Formats: sequence, C-alpha cells, structure tokens
Amino acid sequence: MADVARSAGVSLKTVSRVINGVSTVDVAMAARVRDAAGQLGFRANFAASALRSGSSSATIGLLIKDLSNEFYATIASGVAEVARAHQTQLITAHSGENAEDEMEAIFDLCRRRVDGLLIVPTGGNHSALRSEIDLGIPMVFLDRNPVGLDADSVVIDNYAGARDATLTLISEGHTRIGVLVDTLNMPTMRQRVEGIHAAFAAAGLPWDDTLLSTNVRGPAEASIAVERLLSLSVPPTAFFCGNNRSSIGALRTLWEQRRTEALVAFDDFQLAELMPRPFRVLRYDNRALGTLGAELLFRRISGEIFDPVTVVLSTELCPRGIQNFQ
Amino acid sequence: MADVARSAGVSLKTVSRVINGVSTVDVAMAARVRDAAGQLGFRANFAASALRSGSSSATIGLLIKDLSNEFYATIASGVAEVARAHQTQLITAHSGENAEDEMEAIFDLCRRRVDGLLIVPTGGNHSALRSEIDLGIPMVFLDRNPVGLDADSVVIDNYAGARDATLTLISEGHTRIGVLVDTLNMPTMRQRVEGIHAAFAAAGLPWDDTLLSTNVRGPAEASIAVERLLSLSVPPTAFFCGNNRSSIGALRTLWEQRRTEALVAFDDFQLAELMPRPFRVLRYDNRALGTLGAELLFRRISGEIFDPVTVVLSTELCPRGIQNFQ
DNA sequence: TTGAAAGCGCTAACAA
DNA sequence: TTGTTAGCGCTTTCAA
Repeated sequence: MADVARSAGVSLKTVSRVINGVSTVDVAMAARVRDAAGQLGFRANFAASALRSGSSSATIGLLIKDLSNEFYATIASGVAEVARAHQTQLITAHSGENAEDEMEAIFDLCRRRVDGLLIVPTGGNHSALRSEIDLGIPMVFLDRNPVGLDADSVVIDNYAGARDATLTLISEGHTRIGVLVDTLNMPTMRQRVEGIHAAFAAAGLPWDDTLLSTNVRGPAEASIAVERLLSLSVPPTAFFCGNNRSSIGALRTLWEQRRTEALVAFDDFQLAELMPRPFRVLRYDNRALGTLGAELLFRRISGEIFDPVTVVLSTELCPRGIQNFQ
Repeated sequence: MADVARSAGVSLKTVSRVINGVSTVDVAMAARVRDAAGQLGFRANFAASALRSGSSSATIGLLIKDLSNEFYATIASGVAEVARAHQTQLITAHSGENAEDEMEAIFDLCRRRVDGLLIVPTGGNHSALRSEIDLGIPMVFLDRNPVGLDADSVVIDNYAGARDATLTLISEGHTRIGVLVDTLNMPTMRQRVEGIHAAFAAAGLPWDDTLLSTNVRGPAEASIAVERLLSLSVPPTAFFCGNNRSSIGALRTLWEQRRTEALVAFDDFQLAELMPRPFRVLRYDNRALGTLGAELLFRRISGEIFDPVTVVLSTELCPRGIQNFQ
C-alpha cells in the first residue's frame, strides 16, 4: 500500500480511502491511485484491514463429520446458502475421529476469530466451550444438543418420530418389530430406540430385546442383521431402521429374498422412491438443520440477546420405493 | 496479550513464546503466563500472528457450484480430506449464478490471502486470474479446464468415455441411440457429445440429430425427452444420458413403461445398483477430482515449480441396476 | 478533502 | 533465557 501511495504521490490514508470507496476523494487523485494499484498489482489484505478496524472476519465455521454423507452434505448446503446471504464465508472443518479432535478443531476456528460456529457434535462434553461463547463466539449445535452446555440447537424429534411410526406399525398388526440401529452411544439413536420402547409400552405389548440389533454401522452390517432376525424361530413381521445407511442394506436383503415384511426407516434419501420394494421413511427437513441453525447463529452474531433456543424439527412418515413392484 | 504480560509480570515476547511453545522459557515463568492467560481469557489471534510473521493463512478455498449435488459434495469431501492432512482449513464458496459472481468469489478469497484455490468453473473467461496466480495464489481447476489461462487442472476423459461406451452400444447392434444432455454450453457436455459422434463416424454409421435432446436439466426434463424419443417413428433402441440427473429421469420412465431399451449413463451415483432395471454407468473416480486436485495445489503451495499439469481421469463402463429384474 | 501519527495484536531481529 | 524495539498492512484519530 505504501508503494501505491508513493507511486501515486498521495498519502497512505488516501489510498485506503480509494480502496474502500468510502469518503469522497478527488476524482483525479482517485484515478491516479487506482492506476498505481493496478500497475503494482496491489491486493488489499483483508486480515490486516479487519485487524486494525476491529471489524469481523466475515467468516463462520461449520464442524461436521463427513461431507460425503448425504445427511451432512445437505446440512452444509443449507448453511452455505444462509452464509452467502449474509456475505459471509464458510469454513467447513471435519470433526475427526474423537471428541478431542473435535475440540481441537473448534479451538482452531476460535483462534481464527470466526464470527460464529455451527457444530454437529459427535460426542464428548462441551462445557469447555462456555468461555469461548462468553468471549463472543456464538455457537449453534445441529442434530444433537450440546453436552454440559446450555446453547442453541436445532434437532430432530427422534423420540416422537420413532414412537409414532412404531405405533403405526403396531396398529397395522405388527407385534414383533426388528430394529437396526448404529451404536447406542449416539444420543440420537438412543432417542429413537426409546421412542420405539414407548410405543410398545403404550400399546401394552412386551418388548423383545432379541429383536434389537445395535452397532449396525452401514449397509453390509444391516444386511447381516436382517438375515439374523429373519432366521429367528419367531421372526419379526416388520423392520425399523435407525438411519438411511442401515435401511439401504435392509432394503437390499429384503428385496433379494423377496420378503414382504414391512420396513420403516429413519431418514429419507435420494432415489428412495426408486427402490425395488415399497417401504416407508421417517423424513424431516434435513436442509433446515443447516438453514435454521445458520439463521439462529446470525441472530446471535448480530448481537441479539435471547435465552438459548432449541428448535425441534418434526418427522413425517412417507411411502417410498416402487409400490406396484412385480 | 499486553494484559497477560502485565499480569504475569513478564514481557510481551515472553507471552508470545509461551503461547507458541517454541523456544524454551523458564518453567515457573511459563506457568505464570499460562495462569494469567487462563485468568484473563486470553485467546491467540491467528490473523495478527500470521500478519506479523508473514506465515500463511493455512487456508485454501474451494469454489464449487452446489454442495447438495452428490458430484460436488464428493469433490468437496476429497478436498477436505487432503486439506486436513495438510493442517489447512477449507473455505467453501459457491460460484453463484454467473461467471461474474464466480470471479467476485475468487477475488474475495484472494483478498483473504488463501494459500491456494480449487475451482470448479461454471463458465466465463479466466484470464483475469493470471495476475492472482503470479502474485502467489496457485489455482487448480477441477472437472473443467480454465478458459484463457494455462493452469493446472484435473478433468474427466469425457470424449473417450462417451466414444468407447457408444462403440460398445454399436457393437451390440444399436444404430439409433437417443442422447440426453444438459446445455451444450458446458464444455464437458460438448465433449461427451463429440465422443458419441466420433463413435458413429468410426463405425461408419450416420448420425441422426433428431435423436439428440439438449437442455435436459434434470430428471423431469429427462423423462419428457425419453418419451419424445420413444414416440419417434423410428425410435432409438438405446439411450445415452449425459449425466446422472438425466439418467434418473430416464430410468424412471423406462422402468414405468417396462421398456427394455439399453441405457448407458455418464456419472455413477449412490444406490445406482438398486435401480429397478439394468443399465450401465460410465463411472470415474469422482473423489479423485478433489484429492488429486488438492494434492496438486499443495505441491504448488509448497513452492514446487513445474509446468501446468492436466490430470485426466479415465472412465469405465459398469453394470448397474437390478439385473434379474422380474 | 487530505495527511501525519499512532496503534490493531502479534512476532522478527536484535540486544541484554 | 529474557526484554526492547520496530513493524506486518492496514485504519483510526485528529490536525491541517
């Protein structure tokens, strides 16, 4: 900048004024400055500017597990859209393998003075983030509430969704329902299973724990779990899949064996309606996790003061798969 | 930081040393500093540190169209993985509606002094980026080569892929192939169509332009296009879809009408193998667009000098959909 | 309207 | 090992 000022024969401040296009500058002078800047390949340094003026970094952070998973990618897409509307850049960081990595990633983003943080937590305790929030970096949690910290969040109504879907299955005459879930360490999964239990209790039906397959991490495990359940002496007449990854494995196995058991699956997914057998999904507004979370965050960033909010997204049972399959 | 220094009774520089954990500092002194820092809620300012030390921003930018599209999300996921391995944060910016927005987004990232840029270009001329590259911000282009600029890129072998797949169809006896593509303004689409033309020419077959449907933007348009082609007096006996969005619409229509025409589609997609009819995809390593591009970028960032490189990813024809459909 | 000086938060270079 | 000084690139403050 000093070079530009010298070359244009003006002061530093004049260059600054021209670059920022704020206060009026003599037209000829401004032209000289612009010429010099062009000549010298001058590029404003955003960080230096923000440092001195104390303005914000115009950046928010998103902490997420895995962009190659449709669920997370859709959240990121929603966040990106809102960030863009606020002329804010988005840093997407990966939470890594464990709670420690996740915290490290969060602290890194705080050092970078992001204006705010959206976090899809993977585990651990978040009480250490209290100080960061108090120091002025608001955080909104997505898909799961923070642990040990009272902060904004946008979550899905896992409990009621699972309970109501199970009640629907029960009303259709099913009394034995095979359940496939990922690790019960995930609160979301626990909530879904609790909803199923609640439905059985409400219907006065006994719950048989042998029908619960846990640690179903993906489609392959889901296939195995379905086969195990089908081979029981009294097999289930319906299946409940805890997430879309397990439902894909279950669908494949049920289709391959031409089984007609009912299937209800948490999470909608692309092309679900072209699956080769009918089933139902518990869908919710996946993208809204990102958009509502980001909007909440920007309210905080703008300085609005309000008690921590938890937005709960409701679910809806929808038919999927090819119905008139032959 | 000054507060910390005062509170700990040491100099600024000592605080700096403790924070950065580099050169040895007296243990008791370091403890005092850490105490004071904790007490006062001190948080290092990454930007200020980078400004003074002239170190990099440890950030790269990715310019991409739409994270909710599997193709782009997979690229982003690959980039994120490599960025993480290089302890670098990733800013994902959206290219917006037109070439102007795209340029604006790029310049914004340059002002932020990202270490490098990965760009999935949507159009326009990139010669204006020459100066940014020369000023030290390397750029790698993904999926499409830059226009008016000699720079690194990672692209797919659209021409050969389409040509070879078409030759396969021809060798199976097809002489009339319905083709569905998005706008031919996209070079990738043009290359695919050119590959098809080349196959027809090589086989000595005439090309009938009425079999080409352009501006097929999504599944719905694809369905309409397939119906139009099927209603021709001499309809095609096979279909070639230019991308996965059109193949989904084509698949649906062909399945609904229980048509047995062959279908070849550019781009693999999740769950393709569970589609209710057999077809083939031209698959390639989607994720490698991101990983190879990012690795190339980090070589540039590390200061390695080499002539601009174009990495071409080959394609492979793979069966998809349920084969023993009944 | 323009410019000089000071300083944002931090660290390099040097001195003690 | 510790501290002092200067200054990264920019903008604020205030005087001209």
